[in-house]
Amino acid sequence: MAGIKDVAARAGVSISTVSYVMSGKRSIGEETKRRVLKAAQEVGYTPNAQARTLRGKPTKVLALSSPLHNYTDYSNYAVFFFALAMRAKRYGYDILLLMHEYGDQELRRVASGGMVDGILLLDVLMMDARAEVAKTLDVPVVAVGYPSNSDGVYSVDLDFERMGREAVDKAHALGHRHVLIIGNISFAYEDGSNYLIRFRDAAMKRGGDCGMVMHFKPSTGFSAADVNLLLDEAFHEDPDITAIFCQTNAPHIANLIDALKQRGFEVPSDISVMAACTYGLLQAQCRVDELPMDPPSVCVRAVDVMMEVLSGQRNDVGNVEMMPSSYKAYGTMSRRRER
Amino acid sequence: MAGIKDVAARAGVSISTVSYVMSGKRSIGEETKRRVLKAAQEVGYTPNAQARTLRGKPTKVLALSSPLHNYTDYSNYAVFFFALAMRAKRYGYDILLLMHEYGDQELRRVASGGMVDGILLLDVLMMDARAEVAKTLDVPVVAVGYPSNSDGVYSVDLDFERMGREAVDKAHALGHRHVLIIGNISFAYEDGSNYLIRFRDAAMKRGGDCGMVMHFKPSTGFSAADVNLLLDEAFHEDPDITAIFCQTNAPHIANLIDALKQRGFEVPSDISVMAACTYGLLQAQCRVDELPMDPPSVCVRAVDVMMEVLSGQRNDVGNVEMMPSSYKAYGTMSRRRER
DNA sequence: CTGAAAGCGCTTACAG
DNA sequence: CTGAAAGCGCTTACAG
Repeated sequence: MAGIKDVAARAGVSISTVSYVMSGKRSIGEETKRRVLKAAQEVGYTPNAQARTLRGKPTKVLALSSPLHNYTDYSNYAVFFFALAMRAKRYGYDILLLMHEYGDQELRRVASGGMVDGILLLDVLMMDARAEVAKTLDVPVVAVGYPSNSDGVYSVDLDFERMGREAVDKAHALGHRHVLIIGNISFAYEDGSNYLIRFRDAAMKRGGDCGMVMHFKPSTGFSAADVNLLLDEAFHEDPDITAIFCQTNAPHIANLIDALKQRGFEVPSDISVMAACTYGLLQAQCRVDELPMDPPSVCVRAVDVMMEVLSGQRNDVGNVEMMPSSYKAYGTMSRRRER
Repeated sequence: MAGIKDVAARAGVSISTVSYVMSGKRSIGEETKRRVLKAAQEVGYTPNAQARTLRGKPTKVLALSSPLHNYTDYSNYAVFFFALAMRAKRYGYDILLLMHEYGDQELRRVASGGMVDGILLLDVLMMDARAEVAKTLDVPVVAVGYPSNSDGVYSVDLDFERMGREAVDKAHALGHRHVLIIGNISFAYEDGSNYLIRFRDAAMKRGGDCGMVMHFKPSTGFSAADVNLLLDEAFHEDPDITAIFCQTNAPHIANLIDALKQRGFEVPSDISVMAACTYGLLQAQCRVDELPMDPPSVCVRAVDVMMEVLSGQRNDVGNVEMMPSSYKAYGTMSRRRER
């Protein structure tokens, strides 16, 4: 690893001259500049990043805190992941991956250790330990998601509560009065997974307010057997369910529609089905009415917010930015028919 | 950000004493040690990582070079990704994400810049520019995959050529003489995607050696329409095809089986189908005979190799380590029947 | 058992 | 237009 001294020696100048040539912060004689550039080229000089940050320069690295739970859906996850990384790269930032279930030590380590300029949070919980630690760190933290304890971070998220109300209003307008919300894996709610809970709670509340009968059942799994058991229970409790919201994924929803068919229910003539908080359904050939997540836009915005903070353009920690979701209609929601 | 000086001042000792307390490289008086630890605790001291590496300590960061192509399948990809990261974490290493199509500048930047201790390569091409750069870097490079120009890197991969021969031998033993290999997206072969090509070429060669008629058709897409067009072509060229190897993914294979059925071919009675170089089929409810990739084991081994190199246990750059793949039978390959 | 000092590779006032 | 020197926050010989 050639250092600045090697370049200086080879070019016959001082190291400060080399530094200034590289940074362009000083006007340098044409001939000198040429010699330095040539020497740097020849020895393959790359400034040592550690030394630069030790002198107060930014690291140009962002930490990406993405806890992996045993119920984490990799494929879904990767989309957020790559979207953030690609956007960060646009600004010249690299991503330092932080995987850890419930990790907050990690945040302190990389932030206090001076390894990163900022931290991005993924897979945010309602009460997120990381958002708590954020307050004590000297680097900005942007959460892709909206924790209840959001005052130490910048939050960027879809408005899942609004989506919950929108879904219910839609069903209500179509005449549905008994609605089942099929949740994701139950652990996710127990852990406090932010978006699932916000959507569910808002939907349940709105349904109640409109005098509807709302049911919520988290999934035990996504197989046909799991779906069947869940439907057995649900219809036993309330045979009048005519609309189902599903917070899961493409294979599960396919199984759901199969299971309904086996019971003699066609979608949407007998039962209306809507996916919510989902992503990538269409790619998986699953055409269902949907209030989808929009990972790319949310991620892009999150990185942009980070850049605004890092560049000093803003300083309003605790700010929450909600993005809209747009309803995709594929004809699986329809007016309730008497059975 | 509290530094070592703050701790020293608070504890009333010199900074070297603080350093030695933290590292445990010197015996320190009980009372002194206690005071230092207490002070460190109180000010929330985390040693600055940059300063440490400037003094010759390892960064404890590995770069993960994972080019994203427009045909990259995120979900498949993420599995490698996470497997590598999880394993690295076990050894106390963080992962610095490097996304870049055809990036080799990036490798030089992070390696020469002193940001990482080693580099992991994903999505390796037959002639991989990164493997070329590796020779000029002062950090070890481990490729998850086997480039032709493998002499500058450590390679860990499944033995895709062996898999190609195995697939053909299997078909041959079952009486098949006309075989179609349905490839992944054609760009991948044009780019030189290592594993797809090694499998295909080995299979084509073995088939020829055994006097079989081999066909290869890369995919233009994975939709039902794409599959149908491909089959039109293939059966037009050779109506006697009785076995198909498929280097694609679950939705595509489902479409393939549908398309065969529409033509009046049942699997496996009329046509045998095998997936090869695939992953995650079972999770996607796609039960097809398979010579699968095994991302977790390959990734674990790749990180282990990196650790062996970093710890000085080995120094045999250019080494290639092949791992076996095991055939999964689900009954979609059967003895050829006259039609 | 502990401290003063050199030095890692840079950047940037300070001087000329 | 260019150089000598201080200093970022550590680690570790060198001294006592």
